[in-house]
Amino acid sequence: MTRLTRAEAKARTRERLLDAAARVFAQKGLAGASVDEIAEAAGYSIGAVYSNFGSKEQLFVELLKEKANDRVIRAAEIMADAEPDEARRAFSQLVIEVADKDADFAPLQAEFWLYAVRNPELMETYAERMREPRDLLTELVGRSVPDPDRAGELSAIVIALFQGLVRMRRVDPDSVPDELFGRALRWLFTGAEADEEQK
Amino acid sequence: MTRLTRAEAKARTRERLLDAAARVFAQKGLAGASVDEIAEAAGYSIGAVYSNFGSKEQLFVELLKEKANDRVIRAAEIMADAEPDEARRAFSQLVIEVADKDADFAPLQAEFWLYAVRNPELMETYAERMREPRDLLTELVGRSVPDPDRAGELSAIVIALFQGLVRMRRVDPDSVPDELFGRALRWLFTGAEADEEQK
DNA sequence: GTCTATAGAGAGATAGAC
DNA sequence: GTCTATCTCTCTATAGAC
Repeated sequence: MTRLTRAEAKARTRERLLDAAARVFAQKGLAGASVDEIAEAAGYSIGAVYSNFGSKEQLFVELLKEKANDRVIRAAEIMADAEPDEARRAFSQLVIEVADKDADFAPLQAEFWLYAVRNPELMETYAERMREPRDLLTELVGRSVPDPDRAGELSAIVIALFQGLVRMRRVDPDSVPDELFGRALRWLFTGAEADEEQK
Repeated sequence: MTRLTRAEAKARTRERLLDAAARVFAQKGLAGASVDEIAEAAGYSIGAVYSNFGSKEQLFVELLKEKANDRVIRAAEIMADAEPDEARRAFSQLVIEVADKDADFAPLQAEFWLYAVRNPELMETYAERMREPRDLLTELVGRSVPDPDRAGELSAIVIALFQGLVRMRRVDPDSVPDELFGRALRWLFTGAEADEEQK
């Protein structure tokens, strides 16, 4: 058991606050969550928040900058190691898991998006964070789709569809059966391939 | 110029409040918007809100119930009169218009969805409202896709993709070129058709 | 670096006038 | 049916103790 330096202790507090903030913001929203709630959820009191972040809004922005694409990036990395066929199944599974198991992910993404839309000065930052997982996906798609423009377009479609289906399943599970995303991907790539040959 | 009855005057006030609420909630969110702001935007004062709606939250719920799918329903109706080929172009155009011109639509949809996720007692109501435009679309898709299950699945995919692309274009326009949605639909339906023949 | 206590502002909701 | 005035509570942010 090693002693923590002052800097390490502060970093640990910071991480705990960010994790707690992610949960509370997901459940109550940026405006609906109180600083007190977040601090308490992290096991600290208000003061800890203000000594680590300037304000509630700055805490939210830090969360957006550091964690907005964590899960998506990690998912993309896992996909990158899978076989093409297997990847489709894995993607379908991902919609189910994210929609059914991770209660906080989609609402938090929605909060981030709303904040970006309402605060133009952060929009580019947000867009950049979202481009990272997309670029990873584009690379993955590029293995079976030679044309780089097509690969980019397809990955944009895949991500938009993923987000849309996750939200839809969250409020109306029956409308998004387990294999729907996988099926959509098969149709999409079959169609795109046919299109390519036709040229 | 005809005189308004008492009931008509009240109905008019109610409508104006709902319209103003749509704008203000879209721009500031449910928690971020104040009742005062909404009343002022409608040209009334706080009292008018409380005499027509029980609370800020009830006003929001009324808005969700009455207006959540207005635009989508109307869009679906327009599509229903178009030729299949023309419909794809019209859909693509719709993404652009909704994302670029109607500043309030997507944020308000996000607010509605977040509210439904956070308030389970309203989730089914919300899901029903969203099923209406989807059913219209299913009928439209049914013209070219005989299997009703397939038609239902395809319309779920189309709507999820539509919402996803609108949000993506809103924060990162370059990633969603004008014709992307139309192209995605062509690939999707081509692929689904090929799938059907294969059986 | 974190906690406790508090100042100060803002906003939801109500009561009574018109 | 709508407006004005107000009551009340909650929450952000800060100051000072430890």
